[in-house]
Amino acid sequence: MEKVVADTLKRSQLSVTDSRKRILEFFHHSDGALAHGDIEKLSGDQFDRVTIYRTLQTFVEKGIIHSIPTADNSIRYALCQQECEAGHHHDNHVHFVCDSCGNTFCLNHVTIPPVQLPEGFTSKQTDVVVSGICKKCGINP
Amino acid sequence: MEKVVADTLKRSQLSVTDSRKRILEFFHHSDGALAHGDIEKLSGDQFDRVTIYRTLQTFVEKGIIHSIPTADNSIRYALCQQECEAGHHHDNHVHFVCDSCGNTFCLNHVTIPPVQLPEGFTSKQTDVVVSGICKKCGINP
DNA sequence: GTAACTGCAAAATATTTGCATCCTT
DNA sequence: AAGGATGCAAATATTTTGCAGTTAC
Repeated sequence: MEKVVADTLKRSQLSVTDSRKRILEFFHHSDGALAHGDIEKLSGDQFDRVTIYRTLQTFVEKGIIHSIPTADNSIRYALCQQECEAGHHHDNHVHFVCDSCGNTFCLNHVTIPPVQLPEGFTSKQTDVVVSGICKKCGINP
Repeated sequence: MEKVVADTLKRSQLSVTDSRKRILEFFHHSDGALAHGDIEKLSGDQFDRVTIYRTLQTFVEKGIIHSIPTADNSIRYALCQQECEAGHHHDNHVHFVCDSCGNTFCLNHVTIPPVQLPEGFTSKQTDVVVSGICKKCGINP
């Protein structure tokens, strides 16, 4: 894991620092998406709030993570698939937000159905966010 | 217009006040979704920041407007269709965010395609946000 | 050694809450 | 008249910025 994480950072031409490694590991270990606050808790105040902001921003710019649209104001992030280049994120999977446990997941194997836009509109990216009850909460409500 | 707006408020059992009427009119006159900041600008500081927060929150609770998920942290709101009941918002149209002008539109006539979820997941609502270039910006870039 | 990254302090912004006053019903 | 809504002040929370010290390469 240590190595995978370091490689990802190197591939994006980022210095391999402690906080970046730790934060990236959180994403690898998490089964869902993470918000800024989640990372703060996970880190146990090991590094500065500001470092988390800057690290997340850097990761998004480099295409390592992507932000997930949510109807409430919480911004959540999840790992990108391999194909994302810096600044050109193409995310074609569905996001699922569980109303019960609040977790957000990337459903990597559910592809986005095509959307028929009105005349004159051009589509660059389509985000689909499904909310409901996730597998875990369906079993233990 | 005056009357339509007042009726909407009455139907939701809300007192018909000045700020509520004004804010609701903004939504009727706008061709896109509005963020808190947009309303502040439109009102020309006529009413308090706090009133806008509270009014928007009330409108969402009553099902008059709905919030639109966005990948950045800006929360935008748009008018609901008639069928929305308080607390039980069912929004089955596509949202479009223009990368050029930044406007957000409800594409009321584009229906959401069905999404095939993995075993064990239950869907309650599906939001689709398409980003790209809108009709207006496609003509005058 | 140098450029990049982090932590701290502080500023700028955004959001929430309590309470007194005013307005709608 | 009574209950709800607004405005103001202030408390909280969130995000950004500048700069000095530290670390990766």
